[in-house]
Amino acid sequence: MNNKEKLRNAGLRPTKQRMIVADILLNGFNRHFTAENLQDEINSSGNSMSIATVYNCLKKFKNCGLIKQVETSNDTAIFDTNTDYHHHFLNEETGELIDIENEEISLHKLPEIPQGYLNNGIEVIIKLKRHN
Amino acid sequence: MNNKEKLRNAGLRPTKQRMIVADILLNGFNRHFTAENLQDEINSSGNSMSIATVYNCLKKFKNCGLIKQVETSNDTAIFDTNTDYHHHFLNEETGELIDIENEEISLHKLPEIPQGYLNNGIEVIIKLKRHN
DNA sequence: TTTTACTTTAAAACCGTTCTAAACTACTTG
DNA sequence: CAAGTAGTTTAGAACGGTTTTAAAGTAAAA
Repeated sequence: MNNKEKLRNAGLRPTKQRMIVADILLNGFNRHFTAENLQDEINSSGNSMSIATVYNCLKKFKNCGLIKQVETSNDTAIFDTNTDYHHHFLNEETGELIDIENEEISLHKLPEIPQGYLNNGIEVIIKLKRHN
Repeated sequence: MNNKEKLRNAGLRPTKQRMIVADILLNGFNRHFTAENLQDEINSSGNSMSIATVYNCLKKFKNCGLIKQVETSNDTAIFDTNTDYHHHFLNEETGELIDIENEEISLHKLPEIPQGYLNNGIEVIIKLKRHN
């Protein structure tokens, strides 16, 4: 499926800007990135895009599941093109994230989900410290 | 051990302001809170404190392990007086957190820690969605 | 007691993110 | 295809949480 179709299937108009972003993000290579990272990449590819549009686009992509936002108390939001169920190592000093494939962790016992709620995804974060 | 001793043991001068914060946070009842929550509580207890001091204090308390910061991509930082190894339910719509005791989850298989790093804590976040 | 290092503070600065409102563009309908 | 309309992009302003600044204050050391 090409990117235009991916956008349409997600209910998003394939505008010029969204296609530029899709071409960067939805190419099969996974990455972690910030809004600013993405804007830089757009700029260095000869295109340009308002930072507001970058944020709008990321929000839309996120809401329809094309990308994810990582649960981390970083000062800037980190997005992830890997939408599969998976986890992260977090280097707390640098903010760097490393993927952990789902198979590498097994959650054996899970708590009861509070009344009235559904489990909407589990994220495991293993914080790393430099070894001296 | 009283709060003055706790601060000294942590290498912090027990200033008037830190004692006010310690009296609120280190009383055996655990909670999640933001800097603003804490300032409100200080104000309504008849004291007052600059927001800069609240942040300074939280940073110091966090760095010496008296409190924790929760890993969540909320727009405001959430702190936790519960420094034991434990996990959270996260209501993504409201940002509300609910503790999960360590015993309620068991991580069966863990990934290999990358070369040169140490495991510095594991946090599991179970995202919740309202059930319709 | 004097000195020194650390702490607090109000206010300003900072910075990531969202809002505004006007121009623009994709899609729909006739 | 033309006209209408609903959605999108944009620069720039605004916002809000957090950090910095620099001066005044306080705790501990000498």
